[in-house]
Amino acid sequence: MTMHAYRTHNCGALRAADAGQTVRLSGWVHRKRDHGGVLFIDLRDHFGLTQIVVGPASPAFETLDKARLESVVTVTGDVVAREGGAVNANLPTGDIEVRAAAVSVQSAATELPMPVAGDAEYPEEIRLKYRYLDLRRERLHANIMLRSGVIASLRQRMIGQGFTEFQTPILTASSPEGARDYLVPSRVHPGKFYALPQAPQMFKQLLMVAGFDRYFQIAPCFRDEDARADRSPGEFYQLDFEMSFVTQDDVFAAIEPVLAGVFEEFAGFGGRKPWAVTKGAFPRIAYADAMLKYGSDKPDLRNPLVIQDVSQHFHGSGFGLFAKLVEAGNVVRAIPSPGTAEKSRKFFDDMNEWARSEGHAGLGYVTRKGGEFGGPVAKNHGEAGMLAIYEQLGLGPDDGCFFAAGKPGQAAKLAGQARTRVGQELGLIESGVFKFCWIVDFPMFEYDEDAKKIDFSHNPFSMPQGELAALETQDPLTILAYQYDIVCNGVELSSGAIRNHRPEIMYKAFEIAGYTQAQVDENFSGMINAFKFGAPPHGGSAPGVDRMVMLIADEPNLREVVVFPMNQKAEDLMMNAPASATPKQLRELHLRIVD
RNA sequence: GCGGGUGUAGCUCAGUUGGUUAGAGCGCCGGCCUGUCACGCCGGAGGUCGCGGGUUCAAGUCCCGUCACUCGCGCCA
Repeated sequence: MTMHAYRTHNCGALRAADAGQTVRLSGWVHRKRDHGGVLFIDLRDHFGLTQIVVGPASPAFETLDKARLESVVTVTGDVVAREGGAVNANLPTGDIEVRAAAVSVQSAATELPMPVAGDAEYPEEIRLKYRYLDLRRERLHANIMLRSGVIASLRQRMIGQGFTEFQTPILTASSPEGARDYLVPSRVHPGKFYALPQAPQMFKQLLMVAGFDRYFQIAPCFRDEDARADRSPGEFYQLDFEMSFVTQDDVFAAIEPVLAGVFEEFAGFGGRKPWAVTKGAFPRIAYADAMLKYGSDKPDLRNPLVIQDVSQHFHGSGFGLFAKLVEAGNVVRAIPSPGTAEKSRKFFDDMNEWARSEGHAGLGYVTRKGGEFGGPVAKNHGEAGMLAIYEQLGLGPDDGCFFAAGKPGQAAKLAGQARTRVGQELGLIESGVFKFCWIVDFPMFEYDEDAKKIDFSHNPFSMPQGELAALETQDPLTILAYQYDIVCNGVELSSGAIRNHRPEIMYKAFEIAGYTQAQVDENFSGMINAFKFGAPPHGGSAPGVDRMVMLIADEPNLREVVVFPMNQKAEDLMMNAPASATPKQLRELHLRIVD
């Protein structure tokens, strides 16, 4: 009987019952422990670690002794049961070891720029340049496997919900999202460019017009915008989906079990105690409520603190600053700071300092200990007034409170940031849980202060609530859209909408935002035309795959869940992209580099 | 484009008020070791203190500029 050239088992397979077999394993030299007379090697592959042991009498000794870490070797030998203290309970293969009788080096490794064994931190630059080494390491390897599992699960669940997967073009025209496009010059058409899709928005809507009923795609999206920790530069993936003949409720009902199901499936990732996932229908929070209660359109519901408006308390207040502000039409928002009786004055002053460093005018505060109020706001506003505020907030004798004052938008933003910070400082953020919610009822339009005109606040292709009648009769700034976001633990996973599939409503909506029918026809002729030949009411959304995996893996940065990520400046340090083009390429593309 | 943080050995970091020859752990190289599993022990190599300028008798340390990385703002479904 001849043996397989490389392996009879993988490095995670052998157990006590295999003792006595002659086996062949291939993998990377993970660690070496050299005892002079006896050499131990942890041999690693995708599946696990197996201890190889070799003594000086073995012909394999010298080769293994010389092999550098991360060299790839093939070892042939007998499986031997480990006795007593030699058993390693931390390793699935820890009951056995393989006595190497023969070894061959498949690929010798040179000195490494970063180690694979261990979990030491390494600089981003080195990790990205030697991504294939970083990917061998346990944590990243597991994250990437998780990503693959999440995507497979999403596909299966979407198909189970009656969705069909389609591929849409990568070389296409600019779509109506507002980001900068990546342009690809055309060789055949001098001076003309393709755009990489920011999202397959138009295509998926056209698939609904084409009658396919339910579309999805693990869709690559390209946006030439600067990166964030939770926003990859250049490219990212969305679970893009769209459904025909649906209301907003139908969209929610279709996607909630998919997301909750995937999060539940991987809730115990990495051997942790499984995280709890929102049960049943996700809570729905109106945009206006979210801005008031959480100061954000992506609230982290793990934080129990809720902001309240306390403006009316400060009309004619002895605290002149707030009195003047509210009388000028501004607002005061209160952020509870429960159980801070024993916190030093410094805690409150530091919060105020932080607010200033974030570019706000400041963060007011009230301290309270044993029912006694403290701080400048309380002193001037008076005890009776403070008691009224505390009654509204439901705060007790040992609870403090912060105040954010200003224009509604600014105050909400500051209050939201303060809510997050207070929650973190006081350790109030619940751990080990995924809390989903929908943000609904986004405004259709907003007033653009810079352009001094009304503009779409989000996607112009959303259906306004009240449809044509609302556009014709309502104050545009009060019109809501069937537009919604999915949020999990303060991370915006996606936005979506019931689309506006009726040309006359679209023309009217664009007219309000200052565009003529001719301009709409010129810019969006493909979709408008399609809607003139019978379009089903439809809607959908597009949850970000990278962000889902990041949440499930509990990683703070997208680079930990993307197999070959770019750095913050949208460079691929391993492939050296972007790179210069040759003069020949430029000539063919009719391009000249100007600066 | 703007702001914060970081930058000392291959890596992680220490380095006091500005003061002698800049240190430790890991890694690397050499030696020893027959039961380790983050093996252990001994020895060694390895430094433009990111770069440039300035202040000073003296700068890793203070000042100015600049670069790199990173986090955030702007931007961004």
